[in-house]
Amino acid sequence: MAVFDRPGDYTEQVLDLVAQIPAGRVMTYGDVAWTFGRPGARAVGMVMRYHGSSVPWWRVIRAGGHPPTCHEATAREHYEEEGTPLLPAPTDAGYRVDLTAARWAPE
DNA sequence: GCTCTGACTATTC
DNA sequence: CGAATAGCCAGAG
Repeated sequence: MAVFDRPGDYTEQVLDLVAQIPAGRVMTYGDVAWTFGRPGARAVGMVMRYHGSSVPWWRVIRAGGHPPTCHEATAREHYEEEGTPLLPAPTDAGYRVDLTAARWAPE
């Protein structure tokens, strides 16, 4: 129902779900993909890359709480701005998302 | 319709 | 804990 481009139904579903993620919450690519009954985590990432400009892509992270590759710095600004629970980690970004508290799922 | 690529995940070393 | 490998799905050329 989104007015986005429609290269496929899968993309539409991903964009729609990501757009529903409330501020301060995050979901893993696997969770988002699995919501559609498809473990296409990579496909979800592709959707972000293609239409990420139209959705809060920073609310979609990798498993383990790691932010998107090559975008951890940008995502971090959004997390602090929205109050997303973060955890210090010895990663390149120097931080990690607290999935234990920030993990969100659709009703 | 086939092949390459990619903002992923899980397993193994 | 970190790096490397294999498996996965969907989109673009």
